[in-house]
Amino acid sequence: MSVVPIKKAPEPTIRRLPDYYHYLKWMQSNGREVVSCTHIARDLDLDPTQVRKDLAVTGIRGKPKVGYLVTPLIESIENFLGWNNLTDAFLVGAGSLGTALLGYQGFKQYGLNIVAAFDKDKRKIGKKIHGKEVLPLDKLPGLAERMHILIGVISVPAESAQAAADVMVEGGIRAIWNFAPVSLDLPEDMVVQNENLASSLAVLSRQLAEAVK
Amino acid sequence: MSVVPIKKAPEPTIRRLPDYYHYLKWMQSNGREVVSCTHIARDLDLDPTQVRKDLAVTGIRGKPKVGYLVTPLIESIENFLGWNNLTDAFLVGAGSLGTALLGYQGFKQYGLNIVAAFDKDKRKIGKKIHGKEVLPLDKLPGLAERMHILIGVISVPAESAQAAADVMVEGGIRAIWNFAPVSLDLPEDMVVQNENLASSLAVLSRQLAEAVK
DNA sequence: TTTCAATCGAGAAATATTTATCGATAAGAA
DNA sequence: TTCTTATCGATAAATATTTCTCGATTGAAA
Ligand SMILES: NC(=O)c1ccc[n+]([C@@H]2O[C@H](COP(=O)([O-])OP(=O)(O)OC[C@H]3O[C@@H](n4cnc5c(N)ncnc54)[C@H](O)[C@@H]3O)[C@@H](O)[C@H]2O)c1
Ligand SMILES: NC(=O)c1ccc[n+]([C@@H]2O[C@H](COP(=O)([O-])OP(=O)(O)OC[C@H]3O[C@@H](n4cnc5c(N)ncnc54)[C@H](O)[C@@H]3O)[C@@H](O)[C@H]2O)c1
Repeated sequence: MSVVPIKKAPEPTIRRLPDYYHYLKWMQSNGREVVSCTHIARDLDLDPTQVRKDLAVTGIRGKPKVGYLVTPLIESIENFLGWNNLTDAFLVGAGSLGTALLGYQGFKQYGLNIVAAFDKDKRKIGKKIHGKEVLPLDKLPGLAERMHILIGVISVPAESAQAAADVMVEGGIRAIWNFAPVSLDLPEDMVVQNENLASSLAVLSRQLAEAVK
Repeated sequence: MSVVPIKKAPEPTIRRLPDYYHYLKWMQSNGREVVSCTHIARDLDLDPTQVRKDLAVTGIRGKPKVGYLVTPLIESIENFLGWNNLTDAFLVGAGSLGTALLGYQGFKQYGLNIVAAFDKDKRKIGKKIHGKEVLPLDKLPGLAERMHILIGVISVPAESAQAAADVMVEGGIRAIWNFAPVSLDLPEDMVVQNENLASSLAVLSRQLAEAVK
């Protein structure tokens, strides 16, 4: 009965969507108006049927013999992922990685707008990093609530991650993007994504071991 | 016929292995000597059977009623992932993200040792970042060959990523960890992992959209 | 207008992955 | 010693995901 039908899509599909999105943006900037699954699949090294199924979850429909219209397809993906309007976010841990994340312009494209950073280091508090203020952690809950912040990014050392998460929960944050290599203990209704660099590295290491064996 | 039997393991399993690894290291540092799948599963919020199957791919065997010995289990995972000895790597793109990666001590734990960085920016070349030299890109192939570097990390802007990859291939590098949001066109026998932050963010965005709908 | 080739969409088949079941084993209690 | 319980390992069942097949549609060429 909702206006935007929330179809549940396989997670692997959702993970591939950004690849299509980048590809399509690039096609668009090249003046391309239509594109078929066959071509996308060839360029992205995927199965054409899979591309078709993946795109279908966003609700788009293609035309036989031609394919999909690039611009509506981009919009369809943006809409599906909620990337059509910016969501403000807070970051905790303005260290090495945190600084890189604060400065990354690319997130805007994905609907993510990190508006402020929080840290416990007195030397960092009050400073600005890439134009964003660094505030003391205890200010987070109040501000998050007041500003209706929904997303929190954690880039503190592993041992402080749970504490950072707790503060976020306190501030009414609903989704956490966690860069620390620990699994967080959170209320049922919280959304979490662990950005686990070690996972990718594990796959890489393993494949390399197999390749050079 | 190989000495180390290369069983092919499901990729999801390999991706979970680092989580067990961290968890076990932590258990170890707490003086824990044995641990069962049941406990691991509870703490990591997984299915006990899955934990058992995952650990089994590394070749370890547990004891009924007790579980697994922590230290041998850690070694078994390290061995399986090739994390028991350091592999040297080169990084291309000493920018914002590259700097964070160069300074990250955690990679050592995963058997990865970034020994030098390469960039095209004259102002960066010759400098040291976190104790690692920044060299001109055209030095990469020769050095990589001479030092038998097998792993390359790409942290240049998307439009330069393919060029960086090509140079790595030229230098005999066999595995690429790519942080740029593009899919690289590489020879068959190259190993690649795209560290796609956008993928995680997509899942997060989507789940958040569903959670607050 | 008719034919042809490219492509879509839907459903079926094949694979991969996760979850459940069950007998065997070991440690500790009775 | 015997009983009980937690756990393992193997196999089976269930579920999820990818890949295949095929009829329908469309635009362009004959
Ligand atoms: N640097 C990388 O390339 C990299 C790569 C993968 C994962 N990570 C993970 O990201 C996290 C951060 O890594 P980093 O290299 O940026 O570390 P870092 O030490 O450079 O930065 C950590 C920051 O968190 C702050 N901090 C510590 N405890 C805090 C607390 N309780 N509340 C608020 N702020 C606190 C510190 O003051 C510091 O500014 C770590 O968990 C690390 O494992 C980093
Ligand atoms: N910063 C982040 O948090 C972040 C997050 C996700 C993904 N990324 C991706 O990582 C990559 C790097 O991001 P960044 O923020 O560090 O960018 P950056 O601009 O800070 O750094 C890029 C570096 O690459 C160098 N470079 C450019 N072209 C080169 C070439 N052809 N050869 C050698 N060096 C070259 C530049 O001199 C610069 O030092 C980008 O592809 C970006 O999309 C970054």
